[in-house]
Amino acid sequence: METTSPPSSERSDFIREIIAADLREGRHESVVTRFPPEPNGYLHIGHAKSICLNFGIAEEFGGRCHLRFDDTNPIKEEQEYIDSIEADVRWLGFDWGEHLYFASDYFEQLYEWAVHLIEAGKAYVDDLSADEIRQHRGTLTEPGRESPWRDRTIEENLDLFARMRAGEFPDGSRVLRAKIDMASPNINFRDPVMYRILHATHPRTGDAWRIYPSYDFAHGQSDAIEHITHSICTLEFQDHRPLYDWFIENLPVPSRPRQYEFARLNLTHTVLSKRVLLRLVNEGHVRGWDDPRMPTLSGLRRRGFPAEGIRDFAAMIGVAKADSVVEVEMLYHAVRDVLNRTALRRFAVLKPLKVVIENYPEGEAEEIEVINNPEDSSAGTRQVPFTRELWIERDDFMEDPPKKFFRLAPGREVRLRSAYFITCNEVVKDADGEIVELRCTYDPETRGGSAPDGRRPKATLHWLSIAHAVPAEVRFYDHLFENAHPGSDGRDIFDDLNPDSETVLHHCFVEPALSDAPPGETLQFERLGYFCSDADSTADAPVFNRTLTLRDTWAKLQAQGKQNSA
RNA sequence: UGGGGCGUAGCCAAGCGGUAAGGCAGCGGACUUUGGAUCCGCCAUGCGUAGGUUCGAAUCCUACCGCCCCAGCCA
Repeated sequence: METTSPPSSERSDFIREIIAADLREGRHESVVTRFPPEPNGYLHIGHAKSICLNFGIAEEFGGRCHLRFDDTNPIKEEQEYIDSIEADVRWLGFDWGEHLYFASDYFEQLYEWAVHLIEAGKAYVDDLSADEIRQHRGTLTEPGRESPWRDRTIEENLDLFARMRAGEFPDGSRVLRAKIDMASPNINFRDPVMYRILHATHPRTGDAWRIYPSYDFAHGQSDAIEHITHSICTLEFQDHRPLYDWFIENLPVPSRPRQYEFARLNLTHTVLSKRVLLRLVNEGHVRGWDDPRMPTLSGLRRRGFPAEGIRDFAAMIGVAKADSVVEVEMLYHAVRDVLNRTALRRFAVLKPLKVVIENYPEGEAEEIEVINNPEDSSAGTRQVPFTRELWIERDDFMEDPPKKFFRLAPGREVRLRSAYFITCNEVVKDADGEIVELRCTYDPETRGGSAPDGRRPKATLHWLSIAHAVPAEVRFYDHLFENAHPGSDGRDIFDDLNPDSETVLHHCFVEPALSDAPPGETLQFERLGYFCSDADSTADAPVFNRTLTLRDTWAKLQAQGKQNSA
């Protein structure tokens, strides 16, 4: 099968250029990157961009990429998140081999390095409260003031820091700070906090520690310990780079990593803020982290998005330093592109309308051979039962059709895909005038879907034998957020939630082969879209999620009101 | 009125002094047993603005404008 994935050899961006130059000019012999999630939530499509970047670079340059959890804040972190993150990175298609690490693995080393800084007179224990520290920090335009505890003796600092570790002091009573420059225009240099006291149980170290290092004091050193060559992070850390370098330069670390920053992903109709995603889950706006409307990897997976589509998307959007908002349509395109090539075609009727073929013998049934994927002949064919009474899609019939409606109408002949041509002779209605049944005739000469005389109907419909159809529930998904830029112009982000992001249809039908469709495989319901079996399916009640619709030019014409124009 | 970044089409993004890639979206058309897919064509005399340097500027210089990030004991 042909693959249309973007050629990675041609892909380049400013980070890959830097790495290529570093290798070419001998600054490094090989490249080592890392993906460093904090286990305080589930991974989302924005993380996928970073994962594809870091693991992709390692693959392309023959290096390696570590998975390292940045687990320095036990208050927010949980084992559940660690497990889900590992599963999601694997699902996306990447492998860290033996290189699974945790910042918490380095707590002892980090502690020693903190002592090293104290001994060098470059760190001190501060007794100021969080509030007082904030007041001393100054503002963006005014320098800060030095803490009265800034000039304690090394001995006193050493003693206090050891007692902080021993758990002698309550949370918030003291911190260890780097002694740098309270007047620096870079606020990160105004004596940043290195350690805080937290009497919290850590998912990995349990109650071994009562003090925990801050991000700034842990990240760069963790990179150095692992011999990371290129530490790639998002733009908001640019201001931290001088501090990252300061710790590296003032500590006896085993290697000299460099930090590079790129713009994080933003998507229209989507929110990628961990804080908001957590609220969506906790406040019940969705059913969980893996709700098919969520931009989490687990949500996208449940929705039926293949990992390959997400990887292709990441390659498509590129990597740069300008803030940007990518239109979700680009993601949809990447996903459809993969699904079109790979998804097996099946028949399903979402809004059924009964068709009786008057000249087809009662009680007879035949097997119709149907192609599984016209894009992939190796996918083969399957048999679908055909009988006198069929379901077709309600939307495929109009009693009084506009000019551009090509489907079934009174007196009109259409093709039933892979089966026969049928002509509608009569419309049967109930007492309310509702169409309940179509009386049609078929042309036995057209078996397989083509006529000996070469006539060709303008439309081809999907269909299901009523006697064989399997009832199913189908869930339709739309943007979780109505507005392209949720929360923009000062609106509350939650006011932008789309009340119709999920709609459920209960009386749908699918072909017999789908009665036990395995979850995890996305199918195409011909002419309708891509769907996948949901985890909520049971033996007698299959449930399908609509992954995406097919491109639908008829729907577009209707929306534009052009269906009647010549 | 500090510091750090960024401005190329509706969106993403190449471009690295030699005359504006590519993709998404959109629009036209061909083909079609999915109104799908595929194929073909169109879509920036212009690169935030104004000056300057140069034979030549999106690329270099100057000034200005706009947007983003930083005042957690979050990451």
